[in-house]
Amino acid sequence: MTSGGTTQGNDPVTDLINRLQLNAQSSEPYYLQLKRQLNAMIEGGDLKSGVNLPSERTLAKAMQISRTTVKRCYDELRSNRLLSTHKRGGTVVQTPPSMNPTLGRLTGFTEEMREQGKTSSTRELQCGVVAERTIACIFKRPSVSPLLRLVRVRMADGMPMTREVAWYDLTAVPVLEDWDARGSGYAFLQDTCGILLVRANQSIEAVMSTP
Amino acid sequence: MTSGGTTQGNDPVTDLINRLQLNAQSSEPYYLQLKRQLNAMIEGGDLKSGVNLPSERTLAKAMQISRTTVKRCYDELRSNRLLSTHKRGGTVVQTPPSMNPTLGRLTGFTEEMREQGKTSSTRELQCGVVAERTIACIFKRPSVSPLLRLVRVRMADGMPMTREVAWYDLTAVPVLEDWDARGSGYAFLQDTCGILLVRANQSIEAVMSTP
DNA sequence: AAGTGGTCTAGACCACGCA
DNA sequence: GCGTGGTCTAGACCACTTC
Repeated sequence: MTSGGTTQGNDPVTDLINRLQLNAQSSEPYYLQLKRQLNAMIEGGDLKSGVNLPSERTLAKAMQISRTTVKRCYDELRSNRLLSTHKRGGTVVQTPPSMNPTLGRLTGFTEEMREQGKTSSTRELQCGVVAERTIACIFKRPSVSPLLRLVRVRMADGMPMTREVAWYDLTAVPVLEDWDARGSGYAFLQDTCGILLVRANQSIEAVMSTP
Repeated sequence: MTSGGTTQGNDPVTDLINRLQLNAQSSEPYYLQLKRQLNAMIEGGDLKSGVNLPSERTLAKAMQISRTTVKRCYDELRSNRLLSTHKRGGTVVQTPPSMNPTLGRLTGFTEEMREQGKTSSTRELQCGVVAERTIACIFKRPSVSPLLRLVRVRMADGMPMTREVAWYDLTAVPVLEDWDARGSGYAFLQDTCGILLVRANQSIEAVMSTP
C-alpha cells in the first residue's frame, strides 16, 4: 500500500485528475471547463478545505494542456477565494462553502474601495449583543438567540457612502460564541465577515430593515 | 492639422503612450505598473469615459513588451469595470468615477454569483414610492422627498442569501424622476444601481434598518 | 479585408519556502 | 537543492465586428 509504485488508484491527486474532463469540441474554453468542474467539486464538498491540488505543472501535463491555461483557471479560483497558494506547498483548497468556521473571505468594502483608488474608513455607531425575535426568525433560530447588532457608517474618501445595520447570528458562528469579551471579535467580523454595500456616489442608500 | 503625417504630437493615443512609463528595475510587475498608471489616469479624469485605448498589440509594441502582458493589465482593468471591450472597436474607458449620469456600473449580485458558478435569482417582496422622514434625512433631503422603497430577497442556487430593503432617493436620480409609471424603472434600478450584499452562506444577515 | 480581443502554446527566468 | 507559483515572451489560431 504505502510503497505502491506506478498505478495506485487511491492517490487523491490522481483520483482528482481522473475525474477532470476536457472537451475539445466544446466552445467553452479549457480554463473555464476546468474552473467549472473544480468549482463544483469544492462547492459540492468533494474537495474539502485544506486539500492540496496538483501543481500547475502537474495538472497541465496530465490534462495535456499548457501550464498557462491551468494557471488561468487556478488564478480565477484564487480570486474567488476558493484556492490559496502556499509557495512551496502548492495550491490548496481554501473555503468550502458550507463548513469552514472561518467563513468564506469576502470582498470587503475596504478592498473594493482601494481597487477604485479610494481610501475607505468606517465609523462604528453602535455595537451590542441583543435578542430580536423578528431577526432571529429570519435566521430560523429560536427567538431568544443571541444576535450581534452592529451599526456603522462606511466612507470613501471621507464621504459617507452607506450606513449599515448588520445582524450576525452568533449561534451560527462558533468562533464568535464567546464574543461577549468584545474587541477582537469586532475586528474579525469586519475583516472576514465583511459586508459589502456597493453603490454609486449619488445619494442612493442601501438599507435592510427589520421585517 | 487634419492631414498630419508622421510626428503629430496631438494624437491622443500617442500622447497616452508617451505618458506611460515602465521601470524594468522595479520589483513591481509590468502589468501592475501599467494598471496603476492607467487607473490613475482614469480616476483622475485624464482618460474620460468613451476614450479609446490603444489596442493590445499597439500598446505592446509601443512599450516593447508582450501583448500578453498588456492584455493582463487590460483584463484586470476590465474586471474592475474601468474598461470595456468592443470587438473591432477596441478597448474603451468605461466608468469615470465621479461624473457619469448613468452611475458607475457596479458588481451585481447576479454577476458575482455567476462567477462563483451559482445561479442567482431575486424575489421582490415590496416596491413602492413613499416619503420617510428619517431616510430622507440620511440623504440630506427635505422630509417629503419621494423615496423608492424596494424589498427583495436574493437567492443563489435557490437558497435565500440576503433580504434587502433598499431606499432610493428619487430626486437624486434624474433618470428616475418620472418613475411613477413603474416597471422599466425597476429594471433600471436593478441593473445599473444594483446593490451588492455579499456574504457567506451561513446565516449571517446584512441589515440596514431605519434609524 | 483588416483589425480587434479571446484563447492557447511551449517555452523561459525569478523569488520563495520547504526539506 | 528543488518544486512551487509569479511573471513574461513570441508566436499562433479563432470569432467577431467594422470598414
